[in-house]
Amino acid sequence: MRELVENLGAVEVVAEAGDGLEAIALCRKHRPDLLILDVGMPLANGSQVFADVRRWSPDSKVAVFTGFTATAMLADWIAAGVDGLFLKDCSQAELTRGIALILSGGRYVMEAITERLAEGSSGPDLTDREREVLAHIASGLTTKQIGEQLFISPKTVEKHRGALFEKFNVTSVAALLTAAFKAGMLDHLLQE
Amino acid sequence: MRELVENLGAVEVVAEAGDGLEAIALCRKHRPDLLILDVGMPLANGSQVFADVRRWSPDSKVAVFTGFTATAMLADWIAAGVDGLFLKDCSQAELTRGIALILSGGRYVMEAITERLAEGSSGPDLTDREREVLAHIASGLTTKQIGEQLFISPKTVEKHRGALFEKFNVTSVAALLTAAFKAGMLDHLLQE
DNA sequence: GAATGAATGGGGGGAACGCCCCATGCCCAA
DNA sequence: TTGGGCATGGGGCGTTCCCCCCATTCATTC
Repeated sequence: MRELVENLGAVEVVAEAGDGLEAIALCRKHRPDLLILDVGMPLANGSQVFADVRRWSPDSKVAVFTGFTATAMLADWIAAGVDGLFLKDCSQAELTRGIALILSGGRYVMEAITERLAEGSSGPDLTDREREVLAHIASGLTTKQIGEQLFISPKTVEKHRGALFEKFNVTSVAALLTAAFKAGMLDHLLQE
Repeated sequence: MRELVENLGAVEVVAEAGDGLEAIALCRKHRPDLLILDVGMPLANGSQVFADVRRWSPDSKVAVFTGFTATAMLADWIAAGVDGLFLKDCSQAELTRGIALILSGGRYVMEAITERLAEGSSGPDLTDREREVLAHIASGLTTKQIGEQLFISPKTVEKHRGALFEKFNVTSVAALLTAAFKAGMLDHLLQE
């Protein structure tokens, strides 16, 4: 992504952060016209960093780079109000066009993203907690272990898992995972 | 796929089968120069149909169309000795080129397939039975149900599942499925 | 204030899993 | 002949699942 940014031309890189917390701190200090947020870097807790950046540097535009292609996650970014949204395999040309539009006051969502969103998420709407539990299930943790990770009771994990079963119309973890992968809700796990 | 084939030009369609068994029968009758085998159609039991076609019409070239992108399955087709291998999203131009090469005595594997195989299968080698059990696990069946489907004991299903756990270095069905999806071994379930 | 959704957490129990042990037969290569 | 891989199948047992029942609090909306 660095190469893509460096090849933008009329853009001066004023700072580069190693993690999300550093990104927030550097934004407060420099108040850049544009923050390019790679949500794959450490401590870049999704829209939390974005919310903090919005608070401390409200005039900074924020363009998000993500590897996650799950439609639910992409829709969340747009709903959060980011100024730009790109996938990591974005072409130089499209990035250049998009950044120019963002800097001139507009918003730009990568074409592949709008297409994917237009196809619609084939998966059901999930609550934040359900999404979290699903991710942990997919990582292979037991209900007990998920409870420990999320600081909730295994009973609560069971309740969320049951809700996932209902929403996906399945009755087992195996069927749930297959349905979730099918719906593109776990695409981030398919990437390196 | 029919449209792709019809647009090939200098090719006469002598018969069209509705399933794998019919394809074998029609090959025996017509002994065509080329059979285009859509392994997605009914009773097209993978390389079994191919093996039968080879037996009954050895001079017929066989080009396989598949939606399955798992590298292990693609490698199996090539190892089986098919004359051509294409994915269902093959372009007209590439298909035309490939078929011409096949008819002139050569072999053609779609470029996207060779690229994918060059990347290497990130998954472990599985036996035929393991692959079958994995597919059934992914479809959400219980061990008992899988045994019923495959006409084997649930204990044997457990044994195969345990072997899958070892090969993927996991200890649960959830982790197994995620690893298998990641390795592209269940890609066929991600397609419509 | 009431209703609803989300998140939380408990008991209970039958079913299923996951892994240990035990074992056989077939096929093929050394 | 031996050994290994594959496929097969059993007992036993602790753990986990899955689903039923019960329940609370908080925030939001009407």
